[in-house]
Amino acid sequence: MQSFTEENYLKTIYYLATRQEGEVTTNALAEMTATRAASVTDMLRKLADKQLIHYKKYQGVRLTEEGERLALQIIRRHRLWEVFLVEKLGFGWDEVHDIAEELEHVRSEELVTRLDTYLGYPQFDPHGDPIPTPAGQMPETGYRKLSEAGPGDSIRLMGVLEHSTAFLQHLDRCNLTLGCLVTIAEINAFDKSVLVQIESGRPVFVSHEVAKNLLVN
Amino acid sequence: MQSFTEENYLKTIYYLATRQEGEVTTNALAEMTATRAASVTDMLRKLADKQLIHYKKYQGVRLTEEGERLALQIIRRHRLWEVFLVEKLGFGWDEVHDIAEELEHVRSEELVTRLDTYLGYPQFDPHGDPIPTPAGQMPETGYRKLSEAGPGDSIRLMGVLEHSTAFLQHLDRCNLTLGCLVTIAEINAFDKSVLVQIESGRPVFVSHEVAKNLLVN
DNA sequence: ATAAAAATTTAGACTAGTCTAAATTTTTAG
DNA sequence: CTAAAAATTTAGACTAGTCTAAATTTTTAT
Ligand SMILES: [Mn+2]
Ligand SMILES: [Mn+2]
Ligand SMILES: [Mn+2]
Ligand SMILES: [Mn+2]
Repeated sequence: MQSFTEENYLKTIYYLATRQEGEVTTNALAEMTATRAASVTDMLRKLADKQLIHYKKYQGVRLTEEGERLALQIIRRHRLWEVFLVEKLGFGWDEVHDIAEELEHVRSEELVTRLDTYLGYPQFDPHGDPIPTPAGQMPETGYRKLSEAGPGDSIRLMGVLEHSTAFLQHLDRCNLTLGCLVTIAEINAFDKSVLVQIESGRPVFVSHEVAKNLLVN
Repeated sequence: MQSFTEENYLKTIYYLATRQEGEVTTNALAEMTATRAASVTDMLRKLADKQLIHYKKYQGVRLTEEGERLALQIIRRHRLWEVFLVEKLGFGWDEVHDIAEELEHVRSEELVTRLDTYLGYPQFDPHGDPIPTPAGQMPETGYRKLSEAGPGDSIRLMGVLEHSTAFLQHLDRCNLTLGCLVTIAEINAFDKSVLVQIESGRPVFVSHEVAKNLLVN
């Protein structure tokens, strides 16, 4: 059985591992978990003792199969709760992350199973992130970033890479909703900002910074 | 902001205070929280420092107004989650306590408000316990124990005093459901066991031990 | 009223998780 | 290829919550 803290480390290691090649570093973990490198080292020794990570001093860290299984289980819970909060309780997609951050640690297999059923076996959370299967598989999406699309491309907005309230509210103000169909009207040669035509609405400017955090198709 | 542990102590103090006159004792708290008296003493000093309890060494303990407000808030969350688990997710009333024990600590005013709305502002939890108001009032019920009723009394089963899985499953097997109307057919003079006639069913024997834990009317 | 029993608190220790400061190892740059 | 810089680990300390054993206070029963 893992503590909240251990669960959060596992989740963070998983997250960082998907964002870069090779092992996850102590400093990266310290930054993400808002702790100091020394504290991370202590925790890494503990997780290694429990066989949840592969860890050699100074060499970075990688989840074991069991560690990954646990990480995906926590991510599954997090995303299912986010669906519940948005679909059933009517929260905005910009309000649910912190609450799900707590709910994900409630330990009951049966609860997750029933919640999944109750929600109708959703495939994606409110931010377009895929929900790991009960068996512990992370579904592949094949999405690319809006910033990688070209002029004339007709694409569908499928997810976000950034989950901050500020970013999500910005999208709301631009009428950029998940699922909406857009066409790339123009890409500014100087700042790479994108002019997109939303299916049933007026054109919207999207900065390169924003476009890098939007997943399409 | 309180820790899980502090919240659990407050809840336990509230619970014990309603069950007996006068101050709550260190030993009673140790037994309920499954810790040792020495640990309780440490926590009492901390809660007193935070002005959540009135505490004089060796003299037992009583919640302050703020302490009671917090205790009722936690009880409110616990009971609302129990309603959710039974009404929405289809859990049995004997399965929800431990899960609610975790969910009650999720900290979000907004979450509780929306959950309450979603559930249709329930007045009672699955065990017949009244749900404290958002303002922090514990509704009075005026129920009495089945063991205090007399022969011929026609009463309605309204709640339970014991929440263990074993007890609740026993009631299920006897077809004693919350809300059902029963008539007291006979009280055994020797062991005080009660023979009750359920509205639309056959008569059931209820031991005195069980009758003491059933709330009626 | 006093001595024994019971309840409670204090003293000292332990674990989980964190920190700062210092030491060590790895990486990078010249 | 080495020396400085960066990353990481170790050492030692702190807090929250817990424990056992010993000391103290309160209660109970002669
Ligand atoms: Mn999230
Ligand atoms: Mn999400
Ligand atoms: Mn309960
Ligand atoms: Mn209940």
